[in-house]
Amino acid sequence: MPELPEVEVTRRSFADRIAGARIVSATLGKPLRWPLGCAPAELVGRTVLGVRRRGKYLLLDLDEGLLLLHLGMSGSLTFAAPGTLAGVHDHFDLLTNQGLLRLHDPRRFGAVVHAAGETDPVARKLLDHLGLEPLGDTFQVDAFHAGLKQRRAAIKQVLLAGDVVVGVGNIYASEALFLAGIRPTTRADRISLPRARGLHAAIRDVLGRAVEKGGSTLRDFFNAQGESGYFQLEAAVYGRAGLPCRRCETPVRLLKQGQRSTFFCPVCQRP
DNA sequence: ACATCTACCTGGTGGC
DNA sequence: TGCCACCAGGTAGATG
Repeated sequence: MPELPEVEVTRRSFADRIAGARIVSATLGKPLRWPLGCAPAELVGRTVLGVRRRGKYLLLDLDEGLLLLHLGMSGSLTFAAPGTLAGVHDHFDLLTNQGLLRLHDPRRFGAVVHAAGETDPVARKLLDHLGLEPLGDTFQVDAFHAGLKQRRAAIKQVLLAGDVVVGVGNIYASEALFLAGIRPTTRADRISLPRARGLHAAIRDVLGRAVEKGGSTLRDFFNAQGESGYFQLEAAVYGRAGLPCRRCETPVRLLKQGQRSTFFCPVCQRP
């Protein structure tokens, strides 16, 4: 479910509601990607100061330490009525005096990790290598272009890797490259400054619009208040193999890069 | 240092 | 209807 827009929409949908909340209890379901890293009882009595986002990680700042949440491929956060029984795919319940925050994640690629602080090795391991924030002020064309210059891999895979710019997942990578007119197989270090400028703008545009629309994916998405962003953003190429390009009518092509599907228009997107 | 592959897990879909 | 192969939005860690 989540690429950066979905994670950001999730953050906005529950940050205000959880801010200032005192943790009453924390309950784990089946194992997630990594262990919590502390006994759930140690969280009791902590106060949630606020929620930040770094890449696709949600950072719940506590009065002591922090929780790093990742939604993986199928995770979602909702407020459940206190007392509601956890379902088979509910794997983390954070009961507070301001509501019950519940992580639902069928595939369990998601994670909830406790760290003593941002310099805690467990947090650094997850956050240190992350690239520029695409919607933030640090995402400047020159820095982006310089990052691409260091990489010989295909631009699509460099975008997905998240160490040059974070948050561009499989769907938005195809979409941004279409908007920028760049073939996904183009070597990252062969992209000129003007084309990098176009890609920079395309990434901000496609991610920014998705956030404004409330997070949109080709399946379904609900924010923590249970509101859907279903199908509010039309895909230009993603999932459209064989269908006419919306710009030039040429059939959209599908290729595999690193076992992941990439969609592109062979006419509108040049190497 | 970099690029590529593997693994983690469940559910939905389409073919037979 | 059942069975099965294949697909799915992420990413750290192992391997080349």
